[in-house]
Amino acid sequence: MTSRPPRPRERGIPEATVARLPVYLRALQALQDRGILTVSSEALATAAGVNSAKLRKDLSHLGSYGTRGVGYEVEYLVYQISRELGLTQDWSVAIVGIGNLGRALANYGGFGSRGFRIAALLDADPSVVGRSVASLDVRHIDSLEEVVRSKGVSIGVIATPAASAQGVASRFVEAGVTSILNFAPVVLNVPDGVDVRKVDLSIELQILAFHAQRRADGDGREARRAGLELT
Amino acid sequence: MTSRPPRPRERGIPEATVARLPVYLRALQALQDRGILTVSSEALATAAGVNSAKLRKDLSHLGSYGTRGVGYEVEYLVYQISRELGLTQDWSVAIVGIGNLGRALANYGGFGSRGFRIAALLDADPSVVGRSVASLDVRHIDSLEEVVRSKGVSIGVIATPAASAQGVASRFVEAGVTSILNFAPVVLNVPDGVDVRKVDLSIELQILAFHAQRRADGDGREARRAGLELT
DNA sequence: CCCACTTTGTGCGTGCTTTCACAAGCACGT
DNA sequence: ACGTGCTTGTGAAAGCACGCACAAAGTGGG
Repeated sequence: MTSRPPRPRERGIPEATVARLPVYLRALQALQDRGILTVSSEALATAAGVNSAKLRKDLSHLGSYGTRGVGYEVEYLVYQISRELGLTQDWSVAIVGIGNLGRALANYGGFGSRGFRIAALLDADPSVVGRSVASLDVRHIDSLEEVVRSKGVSIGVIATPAASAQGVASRFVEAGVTSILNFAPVVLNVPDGVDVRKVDLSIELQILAFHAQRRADGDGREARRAGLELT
Repeated sequence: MTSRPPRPRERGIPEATVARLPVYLRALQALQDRGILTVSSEALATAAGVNSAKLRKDLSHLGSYGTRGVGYEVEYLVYQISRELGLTQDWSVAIVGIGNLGRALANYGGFGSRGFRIAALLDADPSVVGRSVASLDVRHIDSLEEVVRSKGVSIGVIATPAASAQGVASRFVEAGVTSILNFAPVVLNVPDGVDVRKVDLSIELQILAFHAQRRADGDGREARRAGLELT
């Protein structure tokens, strides 16, 4: 219980920081497109929608890439963040489930420029298989294992209906894929060592609804509460 | 459970808890569909993919809705969470940007059953305007203000290209919408009091890439590091 | 009625995140 | 060479979140 050294003191970068690095990266690339060479933590923080102290602490986890009195060199920082995120190498992605969402993902331009190469599109529906989407032929789900092997797929994206998601996930895992991005509204069951991230469209809406309701409640209740409750 | 005890329900549910309530809700509804009437925190936690102590603590923020020695009544809990999230009332949603993603959202069945009604689809592209998507006519973006007013839209969803997103957001805000779900890869600038949530497809991929790289690095570097570095 | 058993609700220690506030570092003008 | 003005990098403090472990509360059998 007391001795837990097997925890290989990870590469020190906090999870919360990792989640923000892509945001910084995007803001930096926007600056780069505008020909800006140098940026202060204050300006970059504003562009990324965060507090400047947080930004500086986040960047400090990568090393000291700023110049006091000046700021950060945009190009250099872009490179450092890209490298840290692993975007300087190529990632081969397979998308399963070529419905509207799958097509949206396949056509999303932001991937190619960031080290992600869409290697294959897979679907179970015979009326979709064989069609061409985003310059790729949609292949039948049965060839998943073969595709993973031959294309060296390292990231699997699941955009299927909920009922099929677990099956697809298991096949990905079986085929050796250890990173999965899941858009289906189910909790996937995978062995240790497999990294699953979930994006859920309706959960976000529900969170919005919660806050909206709370705002509405407060507005209407403030006056009444003042008169009826003592706190 | 026979009578209605006074709920000591406070305002002040932690944000982390709010984010998980929709997950619990979904798991509960799955149980309900299977005809299960009662569930323990342990079983529900497993279904939702969380720790049971965390689940109990989360639920305790809503009040005491469980029975010791037994568990939680599924139907009652569904109702309580729904109410807390504001899903017992109707939310009118407008989606702007009817590309693949917009269509995926419009066709996503999970909304209607959870208090969200898609009231309008809007786009700027003349070749899309007028077409019918998910039993709704796509209207021109110019009618945004009119639609928000006449349909009582309270939640705006932005699924446009990045370049158009800020403009749409501003128009939503101007029209009185205070909840926005943004799928465009930009940081939106909105006044205080407006709640923006962001879903970013490529950020999630980048986070996956980071972890994948770290796993790969560690595997190959462990031995070398022991010999070459002192830390 | 009592006892054995189950499961909730929560106090508490621990570790992660955020924010503040400021010394240290660098550029530039004089 | 030196002072002035900015901006970074980081201790330290405060705030959250997580999960353990257990008392309290309920069920059911005898």
